Amino acid sequence: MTSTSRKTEDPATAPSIAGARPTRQRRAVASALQSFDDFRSAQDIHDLLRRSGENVGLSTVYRTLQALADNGDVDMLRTEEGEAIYRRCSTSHHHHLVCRACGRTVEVEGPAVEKWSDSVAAQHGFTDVSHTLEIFGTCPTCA
Amino acid sequence: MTSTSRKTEDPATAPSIAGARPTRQRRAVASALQSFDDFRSAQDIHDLLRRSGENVGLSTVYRTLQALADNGDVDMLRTEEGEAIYRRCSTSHHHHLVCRACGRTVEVEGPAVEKWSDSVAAQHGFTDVSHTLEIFGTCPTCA
DNA sequence: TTCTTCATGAGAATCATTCTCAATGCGATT
DNA sequence: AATCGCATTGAGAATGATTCTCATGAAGAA
Ligand SMILES: [Zn+2]
Ligand SMILES: [Zn+2]
Ligand SMILES: [Zn+2]
Ligand SMILES: [Zn+2]
Repeated sequence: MTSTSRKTEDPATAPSIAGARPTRQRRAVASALQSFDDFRSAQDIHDLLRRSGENVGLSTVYRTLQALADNGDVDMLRTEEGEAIYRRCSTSHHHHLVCRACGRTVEVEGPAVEKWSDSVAAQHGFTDVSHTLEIFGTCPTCA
Repeated sequence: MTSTSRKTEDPATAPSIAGARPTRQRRAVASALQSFDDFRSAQDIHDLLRRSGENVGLSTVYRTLQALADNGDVDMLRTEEGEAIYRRCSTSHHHHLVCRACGRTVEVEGPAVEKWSDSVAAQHGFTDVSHTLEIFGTCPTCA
């Protein structure tokens, strides 16, 4: 390899925001996201960082999380109460099976659902279609 | 008909809250819900009532809407921003196809989706399963 | 009507999220 | 290294939806 600078994309590691500076704060948030498997709120993640010694402003946590979500690098959904919660995720389109008790989350795919959704929308003449779908239940451990 | 008092359930009209007093305010909210076809926020509905002459406190609008939603008499979902919005709906389980531009909403059913959801959850050992599913798009009129 | 209980609403309180904007950090360029 | 230009940060104020408080009013039973 020559001395030419390259984008060094870590294969399976924390995501970075396209066209943004990889600051200490953004790295810290991205890293924190790797440390849990359930959905957490911006404030939860802020606390997590605080406790782990990383000092990141709450505003920055909000901003970073939103940027990552817009970028498709984390999944964001809303609690019953309307609070935004985040979780790292695979990049392909998928949905979630979430435990109501402990928050444990499984990513699931359903090609049939995708097709159904598009077809139903088409039947009614809707275009530019998207959808949201989450499944909630009690996981084996919590049952 | 005798003079015996009965529960007069209007067949296809505004819903009432089970075990609650049918007050002027609750009737007004239930009635307002009959006057639109898209999803509206509590505050929108409060304004609607205000403008139509009915004077109902904002707290009461919130309380009534939540009670109706808990009762399954109206559907509640959340905007991208997390705001709760409400709409009268049929009593059977269904989902929504919503126009992003004008809010026009179509109720849709998908037995296959219901089965898929339950089966996926079961495969992962989840019990007591429920789900949320909404489809968004641009309606023919807005296209 | 009288009593008991539930419902109402004006305004304060909550609480997540956004905004403000001066201070700072990053990267590129001399 | 010194410097300029601009993105980023964060403390605290502001916002805005929703909830709470609690004194007052209405509904229903007897
Ligand atoms: Zn669980
Ligand atoms: Zn999907
Ligand atoms: Zn439309
Ligand atoms: Zn369903």
